[in-house]
Parts: sequence; structure tokens; C-alpha cells
Amino acid sequence: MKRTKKERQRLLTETIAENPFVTDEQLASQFNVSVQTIRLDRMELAIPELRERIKDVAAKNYENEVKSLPIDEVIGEIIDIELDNRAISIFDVGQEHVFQRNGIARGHHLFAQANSLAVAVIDDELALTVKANVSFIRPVKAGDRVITKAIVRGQDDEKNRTYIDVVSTVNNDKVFKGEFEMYRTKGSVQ
Amino acid sequence: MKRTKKERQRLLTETIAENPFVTDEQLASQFNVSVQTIRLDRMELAIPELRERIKDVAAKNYENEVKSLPIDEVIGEIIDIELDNRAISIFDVGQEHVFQRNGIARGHHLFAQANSLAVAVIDDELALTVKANVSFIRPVKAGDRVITKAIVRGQDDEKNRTYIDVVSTVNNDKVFKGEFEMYRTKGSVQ
DNA sequence: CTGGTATTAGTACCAAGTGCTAAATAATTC
DNA sequence: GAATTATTTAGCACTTGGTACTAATACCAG
Repeated sequence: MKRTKKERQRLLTETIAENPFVTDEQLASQFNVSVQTIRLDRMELAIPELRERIKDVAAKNYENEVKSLPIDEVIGEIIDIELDNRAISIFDVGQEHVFQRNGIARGHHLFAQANSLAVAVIDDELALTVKANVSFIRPVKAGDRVITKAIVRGQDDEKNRTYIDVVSTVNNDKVFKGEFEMYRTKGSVQ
Repeated sequence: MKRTKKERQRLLTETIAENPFVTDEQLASQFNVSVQTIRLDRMELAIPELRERIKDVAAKNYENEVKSLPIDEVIGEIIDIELDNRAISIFDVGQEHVFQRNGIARGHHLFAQANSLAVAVIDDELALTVKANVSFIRPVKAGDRVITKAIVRGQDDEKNRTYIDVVSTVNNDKVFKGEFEMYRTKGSVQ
């Protein structure tokens, strides 16, 4: 009565996509066919059984939970530093740093690496970011190794400011740049 | 050999919390006891069986599935959102977010909250930060509750750009502001 | 030695399936 | 209309990861 097999399978796919928690038995009564028919349909459509579907949903969720890790301390590993002059850090982008939808790194991680480096390069007890002007030039993907260089451009001792340029590259392609205005407690006199 | 029942149960609880996908059998061999002992332990501790645990995780995920993007990817908790218009999130600053030297929040956390909110407010599959112009107006300390508002200011459908103003406050004092230029795949037409 | 706690073993049963065979019921084609 | 093919249904054995329950064994303390 429900019409063709094709139509039923279309609806089946839809129904399961909408609510993965439905059993074959429920589906059978919904479509007025036997449980076996539903099973055959699932076979043909390569739809896994209830438990597998649930497990998939759960696993996806679980990954997300693990992923929401806090950004802590310094982002990226500082490999070279000359205080009040320049610094370089590397940061390996992992799965946990990207949008799972498209695999592109979330901007704030790149910002965090740049900001951390700007703080680190200043030879002072206290260094705070006052302003930042940043551009995300190209998307960065999981697996990319981001190399970030910070260069101290100038200093305003009266206002206790230090100006820093930061550039990040992946395989020599510029992916991010920023200008940071930093506050520091004292001048850079050693 | 494994020590007391209490100790085992403590570890059991921990293990399952860490990885809800573990079966009684795996647990039994891990703790060098019989499967029955594990079952008894779960009874006493009122820990549901594997499938129920998985279902719980899946159900949690499923309910939380809001329209635009998974909430987990956002720094700070979104408490109000009107897609393509405005959004508000709160972020409680903890010890893990500050320089231990002076208790001041690291800039990139504030940036992350603002950036996340700017991404979230855009009603699109793909939203990426292109540029950001940010000011850190006043230091934020551990314990502060940062309330961040994002307002969509404009749109350039030809260049696929959306412009967003973001302001963060603590106790009504402005602590951060930023202008974000975002890229999106399509215009905001429904 | 007697108790009480802890552990292990074993059986029957369940949900929600898979895998397989066989039969019954359409639908299509010659 | 008969033959052929597609679709649907039935039935049975088996699988996982359990629950529920009973019974036996081990161990440690008083």
C-alpha cells in the first residue's frame, strides 16, 4: 500500500537520518512492512544497525568534548629568541585546533601563537597586549606546521609601549600577519 | 594483588568516566578480576551498562545539536543569539587563563571568546576570520565574568564579507573591543 | 570454628541485531 | 495464461553485551 520499494527506501533513509535512535521494529510498523524487509532495505542502503548508529553519534560527541580543550600558557614552541628584538616559534596544528566541518584552523589559535610570541619577546616582568591588528591571509589546515616570527619594530618609552610585527607562514606561504601594540612596565633598558 | 575493593571501584569509576566505551570484559582483564566482579561493582556504584552509557553520550549530543554550529567549538558560553544580527556569550576567567605572575588574563583568551562569537553569529556553513582589529582596554583578572556582545554591522555580498563589532565587559566596564572582518561562503539571504 | 565479606562460576534470559535458507506473493515479460 | 523475475515474509541459528539469579568458594576476623 505504501508504494514502491524505492520510495520506501527514500523515506527510510530520511527517517533514520532524522532520528538515528529508531529500531527496525519501529520502522517496520511505521512502513507497514515486516522487520525483514527493513533489514533488507538497510543492507541495500548500507545503513548500519541501531547500536552502531548510536555509537557513531556518541563517538562524534565524545571527540568534540575532548576537543574543547583550553588554550593555556604559551601556544607554540619558541625555538629562537632575542629579547626585545625578535623571536620564532613553531606550532603544529592538530585535529583539536580545527573546525571539524572543514578542517580549517580556528583563528584564535593562530592569534594565540602570535600573541604569546609577542609577549615572550618583550624582556619585562609585565607585558600586556593593548591593541592588535591581524589578518588571516590563508586558511591553515590540520597537519600544517606554522612558523611564526615576531620582530620588535619600535618603542615609545613615554607611553610604555612596544610595537611588534608578527608574520606566520606554512611552507613559506604567509598565512597570518599582525601588528601588536604592547604595554610594558618599564623601558627596554637592560 | 590489586588491592582493596574500594580502590578498584574508585579506579573503575574513573576509567569509565574517562572512556565510557569500555566493556565489562575489558575492565575485568584490566583489573585482573572476573567479569562478574565488575558487574557487581557497577551495581554498587550504579554505573549503567555499556550500551546505556553510549546512548547517554549520544543523546546528550543529539539534544545539543543547535542550528548553526556545534556549541563546543565556542570559547565562552553563548547565552543569546540571533543569527546574522547579534549574539552574547559569557566567559568565566579562571586561574588557567591568567599569567601566574600578575593574575591578568592572557589576551588570546579574550580574543578567542570574541572570535568564537563572531564565527557563531554568522548563519553560514563556513565562516572564517579575515581581519581583526582589537583593543585590550583594561586588564581582566581571574574570577572575572566577561560578557561579550557581537553585533553584525554590515555586509558586502560581492566580497562575501560580514563586518562585526564585538565588545566585552566586566561589571559593565569595557575591557575589550574589536572589529572583525569575516569571510562567509554565501550571503545572508535565506 | 563460625560468620561475614568478597569473589567467581554457571545458568537462563533479553534486545537488537546478522546471516542464511526457503517459501509465499507480486509484477513483468514472453 | 504461463514463465520468469523481483519483492516480501518467515524461521532458525548465532552474536554482543549485557541482566537476574543461584550456588559455590576463598579469605579474613573474632
